[in-house]
Formats: sequence, C-alpha cells, structure tokens
Amino acid sequence: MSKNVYVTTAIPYVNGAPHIGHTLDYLLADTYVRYQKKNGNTVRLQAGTDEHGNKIFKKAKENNIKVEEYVANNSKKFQDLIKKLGVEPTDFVRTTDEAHEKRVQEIWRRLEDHIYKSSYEGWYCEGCERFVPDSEYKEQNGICPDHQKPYEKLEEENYYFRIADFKDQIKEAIEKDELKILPEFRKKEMLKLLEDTPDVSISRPKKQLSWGVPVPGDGTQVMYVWLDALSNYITVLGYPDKDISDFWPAELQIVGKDILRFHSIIWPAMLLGLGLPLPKVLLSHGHVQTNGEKMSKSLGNVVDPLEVLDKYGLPAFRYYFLRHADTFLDADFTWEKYDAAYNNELANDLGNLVQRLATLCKKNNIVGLFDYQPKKDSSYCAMMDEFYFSKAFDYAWEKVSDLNKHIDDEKPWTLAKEGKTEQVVKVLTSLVKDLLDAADLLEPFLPETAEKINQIFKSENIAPPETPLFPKS
RNA sequence: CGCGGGGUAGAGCAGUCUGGUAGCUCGUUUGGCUCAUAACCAAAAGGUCGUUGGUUCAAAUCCAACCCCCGCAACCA
Repeated sequence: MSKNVYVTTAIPYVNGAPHIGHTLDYLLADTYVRYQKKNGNTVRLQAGTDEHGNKIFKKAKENNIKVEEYVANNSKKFQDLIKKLGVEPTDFVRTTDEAHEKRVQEIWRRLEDHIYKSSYEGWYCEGCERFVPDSEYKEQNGICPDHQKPYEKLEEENYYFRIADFKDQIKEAIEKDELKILPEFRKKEMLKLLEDTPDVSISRPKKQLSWGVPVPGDGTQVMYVWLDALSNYITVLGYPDKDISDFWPAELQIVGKDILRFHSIIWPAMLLGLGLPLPKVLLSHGHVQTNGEKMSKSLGNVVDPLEVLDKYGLPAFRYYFLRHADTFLDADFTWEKYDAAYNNELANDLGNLVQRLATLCKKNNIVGLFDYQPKKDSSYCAMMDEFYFSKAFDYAWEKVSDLNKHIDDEKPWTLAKEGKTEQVVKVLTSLVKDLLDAADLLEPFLPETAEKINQIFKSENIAPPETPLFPKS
C-alpha cells in the first residue's frame, strides 16, 4: 500500500552563504526520501529560504544592493547547494514569495483568538536596534560595547501569541509520541522547556522592522520571524487556499538542534490554533564542528561546504556526513578525517571490492545478474524506520566489509586454478548477489555509487570500470 | 544552583536502561594471500572504564557527592 509522505527541511536565513551545517538537513531529508520512494511511496520534499528581518535588510544596505536582489542572490546560493548535493525538492519556498506572504497573513487572521497586544519594556541600544537581556545589561555595566552608548529604557508595543492556550495539548502530544521528538534526550529537554515558555512576541513595530510581512489590520506592525518562517511548511503546500490533507501532517520534519525549540513549541501551538494535525516526527540533528570546536567566523575555522564537495565529489561528501556524523549528535569534520574516510573506507573497502570482484567475474566469464531483486533486510529497515540513518549506514557498510572477508575465505582464484569451474561460478554468483544486496542498502545514502554497482554487475559482460569508483588520492 | 550531553586502550566511539570474564574502527607490530586501487585477510600489543564513597557474592553498568570538557539558551534564525 503506497502512501503519501511529506518531508521538510528547515529554511535557512539568507544573511550569508551556506554553511556546512545546512547540508545535514538536506542530506538527511534526501536519504529518507529515497528510502521512502524505494518503498513505493509518493514523497513530497520541501526546502526553502527565510528572507525577512532586519539583519538581512542591513546587510543588503551595507552591500549597497537592493534587498530584493540581495535575498534573491543568497537564496540562489542555497538552491545551487541543494542541487550539488544531489537533492531534489519537489517544492521550494521563499518567504518573500507573494503567495507565501498572503497565506501567512491569512494564517495570522485565523490565529487572532490567540493573539493579543501588549507592551514590552527593556534595555534597548539604539545603535544595535535591539533589546538586550538584563544579564547582558549588567555584564556591560549598562553600556553597549559596540556603540559605547548607554542602553536606554524603552517600551514598545508587540503582538503576542498565547502559547499558554496550547501547552497542555502540546505536552501530551510530545509525551505520547504523537509528536515524536528525536532523539529521546531532546524530547526530555523540550518537555522541560515547554513548561516555562512564556507567550512569544510575534511582531515588531514597523519603524524598527520594515523588511517583513505586514500584520493584517495594523499598519504599524510587522510580523516577526517565527510566524512568518514556520508557516512555510504549510504555505508551500497551498494552505490555506488549498486542502493540504494529502500531505499534511508531515511524516518527518528535520531541523538543527538550535531551532528545535521553536519547532517543538511555537510551531505545534500554531498548528493547534489553526486546527491542523501535528507533524509525526521532529528530528533534530547536531552541528558540524571541527576538531571538537564550534565553527565560527571569529575562530576562523569555518569550512566551506563547496570546497569539501569539490575535493572528492558528491558520493564522498554524502558518505562522510551521513555515516560519520551521527544522525542525532554533533559531528566533527577535519580534513584528516575526511581523507581517511575516503581512502580507507570508500576506496579500500568499497571501491577495491568492486574492482576485485568485477575482475574475478570477468576472468571467469560470469554473466551479469540483470534481473536480480535484492533481498529485504529487516534489521536495516528497522533502523531506517527509526530514522537512525547513520546506524543503518553502518549496518550497510558491515555488509561491504563482510564481502571482502568472504572473498578471502572462498578463494575463487584458487578454485579456478584447480579447474573447479562449477564451484567458481557458484561462489562468484553468490558474492555478486551479496554485493547487489549491499548496494541496495547503500542506495538511499549513495545513489550514484549504488547505480554504478548495479550497472557493472547487471550488465551482460561484467568488467571492472575503466576508472575505479573511488580513485585513491 | 537555567537546561542538556559527555569523561572507557595513542585517536574516535559502543557497552550503562535489563549488574556477572571490557568491545568496535583507525593507528602500531607481526604473519598470510595475490583476484584487487601497495589494496585484502588473520593475529598480537595496548585500558586500575573522570575522582571518592556506598549497595552487592559481583559495578563501566545501580546510589550519593565531587572534579573536568562541551553544546543550547537568556526574545540573537
């Protein structure tokens, strides 16, 4: 029975070029999408860019470029990256799309029962155009370090979204895994957080924030990021103009750990307010660090994803970040580790396996198994169904390692020398089947590679590829 | 006392829920093989499981206290 599956990725804020961490979202989503497609399901994959807000407005100004142009350029960078990663979203949303803006305004209207106006009072820096928390105020002794000006007490009107109206419902949904938060320790964290979440401010005075969606019915206020950005998951499906029940609720929403809180609290509250069902799974992945340190501009250790992609190509990139980045924990990237993974694992384990087995087949005239149907593997499926992709990948890789052992155990070259032709054919055929099984498990992670393996071992005359799958560097 | 994660062989990690001879990968050393991308396979060396105390016949695993790393957050996407 085929079903509809909707998968979403977080929409990055386009105030700069893509960061290596953004790729995790896309790779994880893509892996799941491919797995679901293999299972015969119809999949819709969303991606997009978050393009409103002061930071972006200022950046554009600094660069002396129209803000519309600035966000378009940056959005393009993300779209290019997605393409390079071999990911093909069915839907791409930009929060500056007219359709999105109109739909968000309608969403606002539908939530109005839970929205109220109130004033916020706090320490404000004119230069930064922002409020600072009391702790920061104290730390800096009341003077903004960037502008050398004392903070001033300022009061401003904001619209607030009454989270309190939905707390109990959200709590129950999370506890019962109706809204399943992965990994488990994040679920605990979110439940704790939910308890003392205050109502959230969802607008800013227009004079302070001009680059955003106007609040319907109040020309003085503009929507603040959350209502605008989070809505993308459903506006892209056409809500509220269209019936979205074919694909909503989403099967899987993927976010970074830093924004999980908004997706576990504000987002469910919005959905409940709209009378929509909650997504089934919220998966939060970790961040990519380097040498155990956070990547940051100030530390000067930022790694450019495009540079990594260029070094060994896409399969190597997907391999590293899907297998060596634990699906749920922080990952560590260093060039040394990347090189080691490429040479020791992709080249020596898999690439060399394909080479030696293909050569053995060629020398012994083994015919390709062109209509072979790979076996289903229930352990693998269990891990994939639990969204533990890096574990499933490990499992698939074990099959690859085992094959290298089996070849050594069976010693087909010895059998051939002894003239045991029948046995050679039997042994090699069985090894090829095992390899095709392994390739099948690898397919969601390394589609290109799996395809190549299929081509080689399903063709009439099996022969090693002219250039090895993963040439050593 | 904000919340959370972690401290196990040179490195990276699993094992902790459900106590019972401490395991995997890389690296190192030695041996084997020759189908293969100087690849592959096998074996060995290497750990008082952060500290202290407790429970138990038995603790990496349970309990308590403490030390050390890291992440998130404080209306900053």
